[in-house]
Amino acid sequence: MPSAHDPQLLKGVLSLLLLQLLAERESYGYEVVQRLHEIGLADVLEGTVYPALSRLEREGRVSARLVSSNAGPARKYYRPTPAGYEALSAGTASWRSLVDVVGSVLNRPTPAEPIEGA
Amino acid sequence: MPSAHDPQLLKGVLSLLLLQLLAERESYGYEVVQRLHEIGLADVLEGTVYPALSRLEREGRVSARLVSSNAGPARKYYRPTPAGYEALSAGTASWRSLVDVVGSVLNRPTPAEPIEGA
DNA sequence: TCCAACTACTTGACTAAACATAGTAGTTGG
DNA sequence: CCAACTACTATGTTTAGTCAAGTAGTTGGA
Repeated sequence: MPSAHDPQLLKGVLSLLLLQLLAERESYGYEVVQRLHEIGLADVLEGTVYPALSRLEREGRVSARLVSSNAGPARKYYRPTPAGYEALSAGTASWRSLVDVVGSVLNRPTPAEPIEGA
Repeated sequence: MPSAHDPQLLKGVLSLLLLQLLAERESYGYEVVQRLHEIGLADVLEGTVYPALSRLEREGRVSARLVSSNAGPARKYYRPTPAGYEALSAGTASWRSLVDVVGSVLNRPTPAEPIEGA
């Protein structure tokens, strides 16, 4: 089970995922965390997602509106701004180019690996 | 030209790339920077690579030896330790699983994109 | 001879972003 | 009335890439 991921690998990608999820459907923090868990990112914490959303709002990439809920405190619904959509497509492109580069390197054979059991 | 990358996206992946490059061939910092540039990571700086190599050494994932050069100051050659090889294969696996997850999300269509020119 | 350019590594301050934990509040149900 | 769930906020820590400066060794030209 490949659950426990390297936190560092998530850096930069998370904001991209958030923009994509919000582009698919307007959503609020608590729900976004659940959607990330469903996707396979089971150990992404609220303490990571809420600050990331605030950051995106501060940067003008998402806009927020408060909606009172009948099942708890008010929810803060986010959706991407035009700048957010631009950031999403630009970020997706640079993510894909990084994946290409890294993949091409990691797929190369490593000659003469040491004897592990020695 | 996909040069200027998001620095955050490199986090965590760089040490993986270094381990892979050193597994392919024993190398020293200055040369590793050049190899990264050839690969397509043109804007990875010396100030990023040298600390990363020191970190890997401190963590016991690479070992170093000084070799005097006839064309400049002594070079510090690095190569992975057994722990480094383990970190390389474990890291490669979690990288691939992240790529799968992120790719599957980013490839989903985003219905009703806003009018950009409005 | 000297100094500019290239090679090669080190160090320290700065910044971004994920993690961890605690705290505040509203709602529901026993 | 309080425990559990929902939902957001705030704060501090850690990791790691960036930037800038500095130290040295070598080579080659003015």
